[in-house]
Amino acid sequence: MPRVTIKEIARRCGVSQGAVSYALNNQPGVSEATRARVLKVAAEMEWVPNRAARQLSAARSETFGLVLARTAQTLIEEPYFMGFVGGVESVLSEKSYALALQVVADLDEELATYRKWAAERRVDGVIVVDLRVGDPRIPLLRKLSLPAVLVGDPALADGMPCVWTDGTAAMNAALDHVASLGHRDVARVAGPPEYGDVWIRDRAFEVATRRLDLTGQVRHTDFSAVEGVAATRELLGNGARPTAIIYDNDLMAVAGLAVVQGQGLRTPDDITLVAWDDSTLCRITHPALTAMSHNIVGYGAEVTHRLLDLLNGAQPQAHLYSTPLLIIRDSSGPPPG
Amino acid sequence: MPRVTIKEIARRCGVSQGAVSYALNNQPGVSEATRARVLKVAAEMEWVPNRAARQLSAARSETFGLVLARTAQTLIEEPYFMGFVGGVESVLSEKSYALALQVVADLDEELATYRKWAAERRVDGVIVVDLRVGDPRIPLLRKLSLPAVLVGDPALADGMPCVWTDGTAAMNAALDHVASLGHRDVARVAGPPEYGDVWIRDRAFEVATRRLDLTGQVRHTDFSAVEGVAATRELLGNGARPTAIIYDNDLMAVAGLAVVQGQGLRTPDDITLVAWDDSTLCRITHPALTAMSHNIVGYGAEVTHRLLDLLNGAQPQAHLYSTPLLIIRDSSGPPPG
DNA sequence: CTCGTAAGCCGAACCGGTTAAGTTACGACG
DNA sequence: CGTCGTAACTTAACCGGTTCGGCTTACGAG
Repeated sequence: MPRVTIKEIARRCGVSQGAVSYALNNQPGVSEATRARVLKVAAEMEWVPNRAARQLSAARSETFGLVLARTAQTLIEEPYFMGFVGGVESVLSEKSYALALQVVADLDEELATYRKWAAERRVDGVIVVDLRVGDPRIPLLRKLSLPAVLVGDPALADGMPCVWTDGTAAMNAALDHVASLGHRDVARVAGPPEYGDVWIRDRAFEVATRRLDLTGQVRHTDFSAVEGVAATRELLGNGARPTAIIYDNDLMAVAGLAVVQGQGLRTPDDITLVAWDDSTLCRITHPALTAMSHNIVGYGAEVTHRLLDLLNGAQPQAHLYSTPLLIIRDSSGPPPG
Repeated sequence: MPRVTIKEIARRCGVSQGAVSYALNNQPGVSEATRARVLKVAAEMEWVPNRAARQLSAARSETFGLVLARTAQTLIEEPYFMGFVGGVESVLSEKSYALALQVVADLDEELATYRKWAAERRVDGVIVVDLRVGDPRIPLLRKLSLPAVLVGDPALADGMPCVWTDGTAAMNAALDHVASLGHRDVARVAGPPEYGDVWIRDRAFEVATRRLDLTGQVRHTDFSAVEGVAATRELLGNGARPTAIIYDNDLMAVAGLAVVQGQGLRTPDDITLVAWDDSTLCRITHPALTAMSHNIVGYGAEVTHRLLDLLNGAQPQAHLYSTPLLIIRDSSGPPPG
């Protein structure tokens, strides 16, 4: 089967290649009659634009880039990413944009990927996740003039366009909840402190515990189940055992629940557990976990829309997507005694 | 910063564009001295090939396609996919191939995607997952002459190149395990019967229960936690309550465990549970779940290697990746009484 | 009737590579 | 010493679109 090109359509319609191009791209320069004829013939012949050719001449790739600097293990464990990618995809596919997804080991490789993409003209723009404190990607993207939308708090985005959720408000809501149940000793099992979101929540935790006059302690982890288990063990064996633990993701919360149960403790009778990043995981445990819920799929979609807007000339700005909602389930209750 | 092209390198080296192309692609037609000089200059100027141009002239896109016909919800819930994608990526990125990932709603959209990709010359080959019984994608891919590697049993691949794991052997191992513990009444909470893997396991379950002289019953689901819960409830409320349940993925097994615990039953004392598709999920529940483990990341990598081989002219063939291994944990034990 | 203008279309350059075919220079061989 | 073969390049066509300058033609104003 011979591939259908614009040249062939031009021949059949008895017009020039250029005219066909104008007609197909809805641009002025051809009469409505001609346009209609061209469109009809193109449809009949099942013409599909050749991406490479278009990209080469128009200097647009119609592709967005997304780099995930996480281990394969983390990607598997955390439902977060696949949901986010799904959301991005849902928007892109309807605009018939493509997604270049790259999984790399660390931040340096991520930087190298941006360099390469910029040089290759591989992508029209990128979505940047896992924003850090003093993120080195920001100056690089500026230097490369690679359009980007960051996923994270404006306080970390240094004026670049970003989409964020209000982590501070969320932390306040979580602590208000446990405080109102009567808890005085609260622990936080956090992710790595270099992650922007974690940093924001660390600060919010500190401020809110002081405001509510609670005793707060923090354990930093790498977000993995293993370290979630270790942190929970430490907290339970601790002299100053907390009566409530707030985890920084759902995986560690589920892992923590298993530790609690393994030690013969009951939730929420003996200890209250709260998860972040709500997912099915939190719903299917027994008891079901109280969790801070965001709509990850929607988040991915929102970010993608912002990037499209940006390429269409919109002003770069910070955009608040939504504030996470605390879903109260069975793992939180009054402290013992 | 002006983009560096082959033309510019040619000018600096005082040779023609064509010679530079030969040199850079390690092809005969230039002396070693010239080649070295060209490579040196190219490196100095930080030349990166323009993908679109290369693709247009060489008629290779250096991109593989992967379509996932699942709901966003499933993708989030099942760790399987992200792991598989990670494995694919790990191979592609070192060959500097790209991955075109498309998430669609159903099989028809998946077929449409292949048609589009073939017309656009968007991908050099595709990886096909979730093989069905009498899969309509097989004839389409043949018709489009789109190179493909199927993920699934040769019995379903109709002679197309495929990579598979031995589901029958795995099911035998699982049933041997529960039978040797003394169980006589075994249930299987399966995925949708149109999925090839499920079909294979359904048959294996039937044959093995007969061989071991067990009473077997099967409930089909859509792989979701919700239906896993429903199926488990049904089985527990059943007159012929089984003493062991084998689930078709990890998610449903975890959900099933919650149901069991919610009804005040104990695992494995009252009922034995076995999961498929081992993941962190199975390890962090309490008790930890006995599970059929595969290396999903490695599986993705293997499939990708086969597709690369295929494009390099290898004979299409079925390739057994590995047989899943039963990891015995705390959720399986002798039946009560 | 003439001229200006603009819509509609053509031809060709261009994007940045790949590659078939043609050209030289040089060494081997009869 | 003429001929032939081959290594090392050059030239130019080509991939399939986009885009821009310029050529026709029709039409309205003066």
